[in-house]
Parts: sequence; structure tokens; C-alpha cells
Amino acid sequence: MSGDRRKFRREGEERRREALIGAALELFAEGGEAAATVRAIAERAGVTPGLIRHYFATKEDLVRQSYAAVMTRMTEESEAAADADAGCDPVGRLLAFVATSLRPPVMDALRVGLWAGFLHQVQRNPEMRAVHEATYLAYRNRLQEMILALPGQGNVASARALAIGCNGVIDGLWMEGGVLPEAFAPGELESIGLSAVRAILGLPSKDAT
Amino acid sequence: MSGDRRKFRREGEERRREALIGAALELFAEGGEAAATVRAIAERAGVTPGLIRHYFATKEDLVRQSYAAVMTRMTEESEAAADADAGCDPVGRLLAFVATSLRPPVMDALRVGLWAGFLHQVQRNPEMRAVHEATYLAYRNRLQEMILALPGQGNVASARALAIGCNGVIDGLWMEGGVLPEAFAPGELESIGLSAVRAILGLPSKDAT
DNA sequence: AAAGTTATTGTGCAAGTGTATAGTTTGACG
DNA sequence: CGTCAAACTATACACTTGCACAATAACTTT
Repeated sequence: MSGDRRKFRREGEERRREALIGAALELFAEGGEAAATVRAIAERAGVTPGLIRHYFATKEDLVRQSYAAVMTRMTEESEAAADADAGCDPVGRLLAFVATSLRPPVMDALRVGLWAGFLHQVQRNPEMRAVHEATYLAYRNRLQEMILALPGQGNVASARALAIGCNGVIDGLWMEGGVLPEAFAPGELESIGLSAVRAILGLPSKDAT
Repeated sequence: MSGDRRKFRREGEERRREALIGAALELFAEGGEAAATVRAIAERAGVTPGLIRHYFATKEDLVRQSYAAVMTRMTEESEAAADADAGCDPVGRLLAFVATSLRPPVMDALRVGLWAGFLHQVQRNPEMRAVHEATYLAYRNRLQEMILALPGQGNVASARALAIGCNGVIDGLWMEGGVLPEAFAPGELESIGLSAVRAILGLPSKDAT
């Protein structure tokens, strides 16, 4: 009689990890930190709570890995889009990189919520901080490389400042678009972001083409 | 000799509310959402947990009022600083406003943490959203007024776009400075922010004075 | 086919959560 | 004084949380 134990399939280690991380991210995005309980994550991943402890030493461990996953994915997406859209023109590449960051799916309410939810842990947890610093710098350095590749831009020191500034605009607009999407017309933030980046870098404005 | 020391003092309603909100904000800033439990808030405010329910219908109610308090205070501070620092020169006023936002005490790790912690509730809770929208627009409109006051800036439509862009840089740099303070030299973000705003608005750069 | 590995489940627990509510103390007012 | 509303405390409850641990089912290897 006691044989009504749940059936299951053994998934590969890789896939289970990804499934758990994916479930955690979904819940985090939908309902914030509070919604991403061990039980809820397990349920969404179609698995029992106990299994989480088999793949992650602690819940905090799972959270950290989830953060790393989402940030890395975001940078990769922007980068891929820049490579695809842009052709060989350095200016075009850079602007495509910027535009992608200010458009769905990168600029997205769920992602901004996700990011905000993780942020306070970044300030306190050294390992989370390390992940944040790494992904932030990866994005910014990519920006810096592209700036250095622009015609007439050779100065590394000034490129750092310019990259920080451009990154600032992008982050700020990305955030605001994610928090108050209906406060802006479609494409408005993208166009504002492009103008701002052009202005900061001293590139000719669009309508002066 | 009997322990008939006063068990508690009756405070005015106003002061108790403020004390509770203050305690909640401290805990929120220090340890995030998780740390701001009803019991911890009560203890820090020197009060028993039950009293919270006497002043706030629910914990969520307390959290919302705390958010409103902190956002209002921040906008007021920026505004006061701009009025004080600025003199009569429109350009000087604007730049002072920008610089203040990228310097302590406005740019501060605890505040950024606080803000991030509230953000995900902003996305879900309509009343929180209203508070956010109001304070965000208050700040941005102030920026827009200052931009319109600049010499040679009359176009309201373009002023909106410029204000959004400048606000974006400020927010982005504010955020990054709050999250990774030691990743930037002292004053670096302030100077980068000023250059970026100047560039966006087409003002002459600093070293061309 | 038998044995062995380990991925997965099920159960349970101690600690902590928000909230309800009854009782106690305080300070103002007649 | 004594009275009384309400500011405040104390206790308890129903529930949730992360985590530990033993049992078991599903694959792999021999």
C-alpha cells in the first residue's frame, strides 16, 4: 500500500541544474525574493524540495548561481546582437550594442525586477559582489573596446571615462524603462539613449547624416 | 525597591510612527527585506511587536509608508542643495543639481540598497508604483525646467527628451556608485556625470572655459 | 542478470514569520 | 482624588521557511 511513491526520471546533472536555476529565476522575477522559496522552486522545476540540496550546497548558493546566469546571459545577448546587426562599421557596431540594450528582450520589466532583487545581496555578500563586479566590468569593458575602435579615439584613459558615462546612460534608461514601461513611447528610450551616447562620444548626430 | 519602574512611555502618535518607520528603514538598508521583520523593527524602535499593528494596518502598510518617506526626503534634499549652491546662473544651477546627486549623501550605498529593495514591490503594488512615479517625475520635471531655462533652449518637446537622457545618466551613475563605491576614484563619477550632461545638452566642455 | 551507484523522494523538525487578541499601564481630564 | 480611552505589552496561533536524513527507485556497470 505504501508504494505510491512518485515516479521520476533521472536527468543529466547539467539539465537539472539549469532547470532549477530557471525555475528560481522565474519565481524571483514574478514575485521577488519572497516568492522564490525552496519548495516553490522545486515545484516549478517538477522536482522535490530535497533535490535542491543535492545540487546546491545551500539556497544562497542557488541564488548566487542564478544571478550569475542571468547577468551573463544578458551580456551575451547584447554582444551577439551587436555582432549580428552591425556589419564591419565600428560606429554601427557600437550603436547596435547600445540599441539592443534598450529594447526588449534585454530591457524588460521582469529582468529589471530580477536585477533589483539581487542588488541588495550584492552589497552584502562578497561572492555575489564578485559576480556583479565581473559581469558589470565585462559589459563596460566591451563598451570600452568598441569606443577605442572608433576612428580618432586612441586615448585609453579617456576611453575609460567615456565607457563609464555611456554605461551609466544605458543602465539608467534600461532601469527606468523596466520600472515604468508605459511612461515612455515605444522606441523612445532607445532613441534617447542613442542620441545621448552619440553626444557623449562626440559622434555626429543622426539627422546630420 | 519593587520593580515599579515605568514599563513604557506614551509617545505622541506622530513620533511613534516616525520612530517605527525610521527603524524599518535602517533595517531594510542594513540587511534587506529579510532583515526587516516585525520583531526586529519593534526591537530597534524600543517597542513590542504588537504595537506595530496598532499604528499600521499591516506590515505591507508600514513598508509602503517607509518607501514614501525615504523617496520624498531624497528629492527634497537634492532640491534644497540645488537652491543653495547655485547662484543665479542657469547653467550653474543645473550642474550643481547634477553634481549633488552624484555625491554623498545622496549617492550612498545604503540608499541605493534601500531603493533597490523597494523596487520590486514598485512593479507589483499599485500604491507603491504611484509613489515611485510621483517622485521620479518630480525629479525629472525639475531637470526639465532647468533645461528650459538654459540660454537658447526653448523647445519643450526636445527638453523632455533631454531631461530623460540626463536623468538616465544620473540614475545610472548614482546606482553604480552606490553598488561598487570602491570601483571608482573619489569624484570620478561626479566629473563623468557632469561631462556627460554637458555633452548631451550641447554645453561647452569644462576645460574650454 | 546481479550488483552497485547515486539521483531522487518523503518525512520531519526547529526556528522564524505575520497577525490576532486579551490584558496591563499610562497620562489626561473631571 | 477617581475615571477612562487608548497606548502599549504579552502570549499564543497557524503557517512557512530552509535544511537534515533515511529510504528508494532508476540507471550503469559488470
